[in-house]
Amino acid sequence: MTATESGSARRRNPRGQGERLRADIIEAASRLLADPASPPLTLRAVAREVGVAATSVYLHFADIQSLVVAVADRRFSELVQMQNQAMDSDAGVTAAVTPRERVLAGCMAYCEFGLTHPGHYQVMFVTPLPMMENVPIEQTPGYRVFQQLINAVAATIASPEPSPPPDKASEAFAIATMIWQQLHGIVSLRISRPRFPWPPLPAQVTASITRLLPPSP
Amino acid sequence: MTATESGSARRRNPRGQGERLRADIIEAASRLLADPASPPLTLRAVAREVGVAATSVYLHFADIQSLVVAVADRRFSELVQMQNQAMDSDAGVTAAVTPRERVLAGCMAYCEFGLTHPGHYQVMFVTPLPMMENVPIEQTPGYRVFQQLINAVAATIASPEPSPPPDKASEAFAIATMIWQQLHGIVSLRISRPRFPWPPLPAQVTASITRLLPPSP
DNA sequence: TGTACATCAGTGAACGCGCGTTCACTGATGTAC
DNA sequence: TGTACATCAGTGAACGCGCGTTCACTGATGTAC
Repeated sequence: MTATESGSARRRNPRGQGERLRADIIEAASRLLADPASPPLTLRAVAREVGVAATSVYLHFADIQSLVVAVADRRFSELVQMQNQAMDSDAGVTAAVTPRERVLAGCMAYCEFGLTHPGHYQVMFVTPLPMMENVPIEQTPGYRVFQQLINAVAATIASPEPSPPPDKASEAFAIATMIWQQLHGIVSLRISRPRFPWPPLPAQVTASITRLLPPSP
Repeated sequence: MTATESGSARRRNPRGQGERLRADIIEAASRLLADPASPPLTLRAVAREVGVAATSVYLHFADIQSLVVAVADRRFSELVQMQNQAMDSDAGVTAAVTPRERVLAGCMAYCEFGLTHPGHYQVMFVTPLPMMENVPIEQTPGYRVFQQLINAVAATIASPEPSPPPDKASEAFAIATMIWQQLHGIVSLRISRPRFPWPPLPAQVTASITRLLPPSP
């Protein structure tokens, strides 16, 4: 009943280390949310997974909503980091060199992340998060991912001298939006309709995103 | 408690008309599923909405799963019909004439359907439907929608004499897949992230689908 | 024409379960004097 | 050095609720004779 993945019952944290339960709760919730077909997360299920009394969750989270947001926040940081890593020339050996290659690398990273963590992807991009309703959308963790995409796309737009920057910015936004929609379609349909005969991922990402980017010079 | 949308309590159906409760249950479930943020459908909530005892649902449905499938089936027929109507030249006054225009009209119909019935769209394309697992995917109601798209896309592919039909079929499939992903991204992101500054729908559908179709001759 | 019976279209009480939430409590560890 | 007290990190029983599912029942309507 109180078995965690390590099989042992939980020990009370030493004095001053009470915050460690918080981290354990987030990890447990993260484990339970990993499966996209998992039943709705409940407070008692989380407590069971941690190996702790149900009431103990209240010591760190007012409700499950804020716990889910905490899980999503962690994963958003991870996604931003993975996207950066995939795009940054100085990070890897097989580095992307042209702006178009950088966009494609970022897109592949996005899809791979989503398909590796399907349950968390749903929480990040599908589940309504009412807590975020008061936050300006630009400060939303999901928008940071999108902003990276806009920047990468902007670099692929050839700007002849007469074209003023504002036009370039709005074109980058429009193209990035179409690309995000394509990526979300790729990831979420593969998650929810796994029996469809999907083509191999890299070929599909390359083919579709290439068509959405501005024509190469 | 037993109030339905008409405000009156339900009357028992006359003899031989027992099947009418079945239709009423499907409609009630449909109403409850219309909101994409609605809580998970329960048998008792459906019964309450119909104005009937909880046990009466069992007279027509073994479980909620099959009830949800019944709702989805109805909506799939509707979507297929609307798509046809939008694409068929002989159906409307402002008929699409070229193959590309027919594809675009079908895509717009798909998006409008999804955004008009966001809750049902989720049931059709996002929710896992374990009951469908034994059905070959080509006989799935969702595949009929996709098949229509393949056909419309095939008509846009210029086929010079040397190009054999099999190549054309696989190209149509590949392009239709990319288009479906784009449409699903457009619809599902607008549903789940309504605060994002989405561009107007028609412009977005036209811009993105045009890029994904084969270049016009 | 009357009446016993069968069928149909549901009902209503009851069950055990998991859930969120509350409340007072526990027991180890540090700290003041 | 001892001891009273405060704080920390949780616990455990209890509550009321909505849920799926079961079971025997009801009451109107048709049908056989």
